[in-house]
Amino acid sequence: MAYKLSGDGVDLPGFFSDLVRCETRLYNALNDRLRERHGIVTSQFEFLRYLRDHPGARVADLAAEFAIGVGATSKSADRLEKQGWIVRQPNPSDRRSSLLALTADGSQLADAAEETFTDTLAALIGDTLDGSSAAAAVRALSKLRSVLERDQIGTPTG
Amino acid sequence: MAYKLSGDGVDLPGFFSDLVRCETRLYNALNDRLRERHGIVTSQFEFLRYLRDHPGARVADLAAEFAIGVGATSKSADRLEKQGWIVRQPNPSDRRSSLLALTADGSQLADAAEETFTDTLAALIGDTLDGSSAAAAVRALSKLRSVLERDQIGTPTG
DNA sequence: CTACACTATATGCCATGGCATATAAGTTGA
DNA sequence: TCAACTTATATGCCATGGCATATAGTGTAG
Repeated sequence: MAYKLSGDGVDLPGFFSDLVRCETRLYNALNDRLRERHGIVTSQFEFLRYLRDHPGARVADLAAEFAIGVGATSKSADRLEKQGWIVRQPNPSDRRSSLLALTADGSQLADAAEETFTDTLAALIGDTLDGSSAAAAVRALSKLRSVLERDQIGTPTG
Repeated sequence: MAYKLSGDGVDLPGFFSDLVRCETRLYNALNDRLRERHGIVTSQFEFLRYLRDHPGARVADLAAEFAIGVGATSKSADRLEKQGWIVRQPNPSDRRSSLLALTADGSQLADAAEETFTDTLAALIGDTLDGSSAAAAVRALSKLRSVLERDQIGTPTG
C-alpha cells in the first residue's frame, strides 16, 4: 500500500477546484453589483478599502497585500488617480515612491461601495456560511492565508 | 440591539478576502510550476483535465464548469487546438457546436501535468490543510460551491 | 565624492477574460 | 414551409495582469 505523505483524507485537487470556483463566482457576482451601483469592480473596491484603512501606503504595499505584480499595481493606481479617487503624494523620506491616499470622493466611494459589498456578500453566502462548521472553514482559510503569506508563496516577481 | 439576519459570528468580508488571497497565491504558485515543467498554466491544465474526464464536451460545457464567458472559452479552445492538444470534432446532432476532445499529445500532457499539479498542491498546503477542522473547511467550501452553482450566481453573460 | 549595486516605480508588449456583436443553425407556430 | 425566435459559437474591442525592461533615486565601499 502506498504512503500518503500529507493531507490525510483531504482531496487537495478537489479543494482547490472548489476554492477557485467559489472565488470566480463570488467575484463575478460582486463585480456585477458594484459596477451597476458604483461604476467600479471588486478589485477597485479592494484597493480603495485598503487605502482607506492604510493611508499613505505605497504601490509596493498594495502589491504585497494583493499578491499581484508591482507593474499592475502601478497601472491600477493610475486608473484610480485618473478617476479622482486617489492621489499620489510625494514621499518625504524616499523620492522614488509616492504615498497613496484617498481623495474625499474616493473615501465616500469606498464607504458607499463597502455597504453594497457587505450586503451583497451576506445575500449571496450568509445563509450557506452559517453554523459552526462554517466557522471552522473560515478559520482554516485564514490560517492557510497566513501560511502562504508567511512563506511568500505565489508572490509575483514583477 | 440590532438583529443579525445571517452569517452569525462569521466575518464575511474577511472570509472573502482570505478566499481571494489564497486563490491568487495558489494559482500563481501553480502557474510557475506548471509553466516551468510543462509550458502551460493552471487554467490550461484545468481545461485539459476537464476534457480528459468529459470527452466530447462542448464550449458551453466548459464555460459553465469554470464560470467564464463563452467567448473566452472559445478563444481558450483555439489556443489549445493551435498547440495540438485538443481537436474540435463535428457534432452530429447539432452543427452549431463542436465536440471537444484531447489528442494523444493532450492526453499525455494532462496526465503529466496532473502529477505536477497534485504534488505541488500537496507541498504547498498539505501540511496546513491537515486535520479535522480542515476537513470541515473542505466540506463547507464544497457546499458553498454547490449552492452558487445551483443558483447560477456569478455566471457570466457572454 | 564616486562608481556600483540595489530598490521603487513606471511603461511596453503580450496573454487572457468580459461584453457586445455577428453568423450559422436549430426550433416553432401559423 | 417559412418567418420569427432562440441557441451555440466565433470574433472584435477593451480592460487588466504578468513579465521584462527603463528610469530615477538610494545606499555603500573605497
